[in-house]
Amino acid sequence: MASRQSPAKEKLIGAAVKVVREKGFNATSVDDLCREAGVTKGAFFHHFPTKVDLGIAAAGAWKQHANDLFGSAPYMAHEDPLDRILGYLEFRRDMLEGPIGEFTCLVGTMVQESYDTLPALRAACQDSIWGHALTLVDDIESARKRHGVTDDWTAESLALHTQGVLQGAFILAKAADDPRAARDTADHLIRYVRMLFNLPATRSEGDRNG
Amino acid sequence: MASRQSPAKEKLIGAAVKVVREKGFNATSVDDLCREAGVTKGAFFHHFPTKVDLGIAAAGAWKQHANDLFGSAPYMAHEDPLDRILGYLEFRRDMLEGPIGEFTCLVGTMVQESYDTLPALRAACQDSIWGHALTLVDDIESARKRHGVTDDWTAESLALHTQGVLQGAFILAKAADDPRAARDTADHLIRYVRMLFNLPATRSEGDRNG
DNA sequence: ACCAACAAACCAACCAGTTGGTATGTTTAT
DNA sequence: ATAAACATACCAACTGGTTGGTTTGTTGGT
Repeated sequence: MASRQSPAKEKLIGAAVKVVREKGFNATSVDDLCREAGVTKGAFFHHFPTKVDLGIAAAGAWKQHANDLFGSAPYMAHEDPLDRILGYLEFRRDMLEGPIGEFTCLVGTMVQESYDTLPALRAACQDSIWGHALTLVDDIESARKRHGVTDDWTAESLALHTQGVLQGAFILAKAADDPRAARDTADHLIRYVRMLFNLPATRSEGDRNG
Repeated sequence: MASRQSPAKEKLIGAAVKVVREKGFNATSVDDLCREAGVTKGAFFHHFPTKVDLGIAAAGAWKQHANDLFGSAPYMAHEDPLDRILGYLEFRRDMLEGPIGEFTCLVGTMVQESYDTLPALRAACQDSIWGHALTLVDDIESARKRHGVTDDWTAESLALHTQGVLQGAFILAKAADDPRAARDTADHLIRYVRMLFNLPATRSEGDRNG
């Protein structure tokens, strides 16, 4: 049933994900996007009524991409939900290397530019961030039960906290033009989650291996 | 020695801080800034060679503003450095309310738009963030010693982590158009710091009052 | 008289979006 | 089977408005 999209539309969404992550939404012109995608302006406005609509479509594709990537990662095979959570966080930390434009978040970038001026794009960015964060909630809930954690924080707030810390890590990486501070921040997040579940702050040999 | 700046220059910096926080750097035009400041374009380019130079000046003013504000806050009077740190973090959490453009960070906004395209502005943003983060390092060091904490994290990395979490909190607030998730994230940060220093996760009555 | 601090009119480049069109299917009536 | 009718995907050229920045001129203090 999933009807195949036309190549120009797909190429434009791919171009938006790439260029907007590097330059930001406002600094990326429609001509930039067409050039990157190898299509004409006519094709652009045939598929998207406005530039904002492409941004919204890119946010949707980004959510899909994230949930595919992290939903099928190896650590998801762990039987203990806490191992899946820690595997996820360690994977995210390990991704923080190489060119900055390749590990940062499209929707985190776009929402800064849109929250006050482009409400539809802001809503699409929220949907993308929240949609990904919510995939963690069930595992956090299960881990709380299994490991007997009764402290007064909610699974949802911790799931959103992980996304917030990662968004902050991206900003530190961009500011320093270097991912080291971002990795340190991710390490603090991992240490925090381990402490919440009464694990030693750092893993010991063979313990909870990813 | 601090020579008084001309009114137009000060007004333009103030206008940049206000409007760029709401709309972002690229979406803010020179005309917007002149209108907000109540000056003409001639005055703008008399004081700043380019729009980017005003952004850089605004980042400098922001750093000054932050260090003045947090350096003179009441919690700084605490004798125990850990009380000063927790006072700072609770103050920052409590600031997360009201209109979003009034508690978010100018340089965190600007760096997203500049890191790949405007290196001088990116560097000014890093200087602002790092300059503020480093004001926390001495207290964290002292608190480690006084409370006998020997875990393998550095004061600098924790100071940057606090700034990263706050930057992430701003993004969550902008995405949701609501500061609640940001406050929850700040609460997780406070809980983390308390755990690092072996305090109960939440304060008990009269204990370490801010 | 001089110079910093402004003001106002102006400019070329660029912007998002429009126009009027072609090429290539896909449906439907006969 | 076939042709008219319609829909989709795309394109090159263009438009009106906006952009960052310039030019030329005025003002007021020293």
